[in-house]
Amino acid sequence: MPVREDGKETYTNLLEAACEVFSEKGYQASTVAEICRLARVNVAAVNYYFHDKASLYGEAWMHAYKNSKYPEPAPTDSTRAPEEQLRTHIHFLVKHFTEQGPRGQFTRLYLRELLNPTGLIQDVWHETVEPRRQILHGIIRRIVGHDMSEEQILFCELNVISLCRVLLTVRQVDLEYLLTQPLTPELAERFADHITQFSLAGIKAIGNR
Amino acid sequence: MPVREDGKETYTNLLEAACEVFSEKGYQASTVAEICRLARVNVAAVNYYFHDKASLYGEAWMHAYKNSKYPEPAPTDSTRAPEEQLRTHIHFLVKHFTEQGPRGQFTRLYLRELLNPTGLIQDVWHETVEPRRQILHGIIRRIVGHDMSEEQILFCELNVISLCRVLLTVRQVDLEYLLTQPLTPELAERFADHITQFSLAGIKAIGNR
Amino acid sequence: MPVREDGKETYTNLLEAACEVFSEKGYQASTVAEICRLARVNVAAVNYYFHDKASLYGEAWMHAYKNSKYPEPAPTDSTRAPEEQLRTHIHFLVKHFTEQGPRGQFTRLYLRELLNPTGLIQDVWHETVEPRRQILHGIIRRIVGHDMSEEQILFCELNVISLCRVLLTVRQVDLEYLLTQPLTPELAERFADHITQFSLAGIKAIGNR
Amino acid sequence: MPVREDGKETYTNLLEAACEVFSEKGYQASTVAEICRLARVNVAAVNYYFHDKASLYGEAWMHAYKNSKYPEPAPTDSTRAPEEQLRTHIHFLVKHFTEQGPRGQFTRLYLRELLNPTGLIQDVWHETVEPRRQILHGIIRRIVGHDMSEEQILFCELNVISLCRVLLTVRQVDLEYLLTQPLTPELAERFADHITQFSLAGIKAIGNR
DNA sequence: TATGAATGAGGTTTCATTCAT
DNA sequence: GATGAATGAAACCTCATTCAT
Repeated sequence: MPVREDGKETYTNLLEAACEVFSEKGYQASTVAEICRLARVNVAAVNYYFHDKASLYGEAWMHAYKNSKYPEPAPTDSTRAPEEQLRTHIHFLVKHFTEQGPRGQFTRLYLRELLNPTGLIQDVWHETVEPRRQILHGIIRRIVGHDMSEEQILFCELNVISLCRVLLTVRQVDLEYLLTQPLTPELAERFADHITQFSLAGIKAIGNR
Repeated sequence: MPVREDGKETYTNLLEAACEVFSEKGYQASTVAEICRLARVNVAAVNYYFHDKASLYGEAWMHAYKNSKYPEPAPTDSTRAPEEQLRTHIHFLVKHFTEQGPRGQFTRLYLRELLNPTGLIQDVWHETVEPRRQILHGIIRRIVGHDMSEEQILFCELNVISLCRVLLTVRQVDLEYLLTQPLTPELAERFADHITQFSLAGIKAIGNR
Repeated sequence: MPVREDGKETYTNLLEAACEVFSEKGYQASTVAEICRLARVNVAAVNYYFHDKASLYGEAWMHAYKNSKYPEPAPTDSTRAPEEQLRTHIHFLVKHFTEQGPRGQFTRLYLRELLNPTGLIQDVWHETVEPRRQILHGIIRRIVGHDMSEEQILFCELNVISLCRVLLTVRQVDLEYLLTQPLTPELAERFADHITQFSLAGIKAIGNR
Repeated sequence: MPVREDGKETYTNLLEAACEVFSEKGYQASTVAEICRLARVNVAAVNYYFHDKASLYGEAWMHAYKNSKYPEPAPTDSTRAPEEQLRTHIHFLVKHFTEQGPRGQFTRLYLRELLNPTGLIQDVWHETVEPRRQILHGIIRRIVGHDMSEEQILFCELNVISLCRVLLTVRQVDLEYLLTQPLTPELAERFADHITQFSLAGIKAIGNR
């Protein structure tokens, strides 16, 4: 029986529990009950603070986003070569993905939303995701050159994201048929290197045709 | 109103309906009731023939696999250049993905399982997926050369599959923030070309380091 | 723990319980749980047979209607004086209203729907209620004469129905402030007489102006 | 955003919001939350000032009653013919019913309580409703004559009220099967005229038998 | 005096599963 | 062999109420 908190403990607990559960299981597979159990809070609290599950998801998304302190780590520093920027961008994503806490949570929520779009965060998509995409878009644009079609750029973006996303799958269940070893930080690091090279070459190839 | 079938019709109907529904919606979002409705069969039949939903999924997977006649279309024809083989392999996957009928179903089930592993088909994974992987594995191996580590080959495999998988996401919902146009066969074709080039360059880059 | 029925016992029980509860409490105040309790049936049975509460209401309405054997008791026998017909019509309504079983249930559902329209039975309204109204309409039309406006006829109809409806209010709660005595059949009878005279004079007055 | 009120503002706001919401939706369909939202007051205030929803209803009833300044507008002016008084009474009721503000609220609460008695205002019924009834009672008594039984008078009263009540039903939902036009003031006026004639004739008929 | 926070009870609906024939 | 009937568990949501300050 949880004690009655004085401040906004319940609100915060709920939000953090939601981030945790949603980022681990996805929207559909998560239950309000589980989130509340983790938050040590009554189920009705969801209604009290967030009206319903869908809104809780949206708020959790924003909460994770705000705490993820995203913009700084991968700025478009135009003095650096775009190849180097791509590398930073990918490593940033991969590193954060495996992280505990809000930064990892947002990255997982983000990749998950791209995997299985819920359509519930359309209104904050622009605010939260578009910046990421713009950075990546800029990097790719600089690599492929200015006379490449937008469609090809989009495909490249999707590819890069998609490659990072592999982590989600790998991590999700202990799938002996995919990867025989657990996802250690070292493995993630090697994987990030791999993706970087792979993507870079891929993008360049698209640029050269 | 179809006449009551005798013999194994019920069993087969159920299996085919399961393939259809599971491949369209994924395991979680599919309901036994919907499958049975499509199969024009009583819900109890699932339990009778397959014990439960999870087993039905496994059987449906096998059923789709058997009918997909996969191996032939993309054999490892060692007389052709591996680059050409990769191209064929990717186009094969993309083309089948959008196809009606069992071939498309298995491809969709396959990509879906890679997206959101259910962990329910571990026992048949080897039998069904390994052949595909071996082909792709061989192709990649021939491109990167024989002194490349297995891990790098695996990463490449995951990458290629992952790129094809993008289709699932794109197709799933009509998300204005992902793709502004519907997934026409022509778009899919362009996408397959894109992936081919991208992957090929990516793999080669891995091979050259 | 209810035994598993062989026939359509559950379906019928549910329907009859729904008629009973809905006709006594109205749609909103009735709960699925209570209906199922009365029917000695699991709550999920509502979904199994009727999909949801609203549909159950519609089906209950039709069930009560069909069993109410309405059309015969108050036919438009054009050989009788309309005054006499009005009397029959009103007594019919009042008598049925206080009756146990489906006939009374439908009358109560009917008056209740006129009191507090749910909007859930629009599609069967024509089939079930329109005949009643047509009869009453015809009777009133014959009393007021043919050059009276439709609006006035409608008002008269509403008035007559409304007078009968008083019963619902009176019966609903034991309102010492409305009626000091319980609603016995004798009182109902006297009330029906009263309404008949009242209405008849009212209608005639409208006709004469 | 209004400034926080001090003193009895909260209490009054709550009461007025309650009048508004209860008179529009009825007791059951109204929620404490909605009332408090309208009053810009915390939900706990209901409990604090009124103990519970039921008591709030009772207090709201009294509040609306006090502000309705009912008795004066339709006094038993014995110098006028009772027929004329009945006409005034009915028009008064109908007119107030469609009125914004406390007068309309009480009339709506009143007719609503007669439609769907909650049984919650038994203790104030005498104080609030009895005066209205006494006036109407007196009017009817003067029309029917002094040797008519009380029961018949009561029936007549119920009838007149009941006829006025039709408005509530008509107003509630836009039911094409009841009335094809919206309840404009003009229609209400015509309806009041209709009821007056109808009732008057009805009452006289009762008196003459 | 007043309220922000929180909850418990109960509502409807969904769905995989099972019973009995 | 097959199914119609029925259910239990659990999901999400609502809402009047109460706790602690």
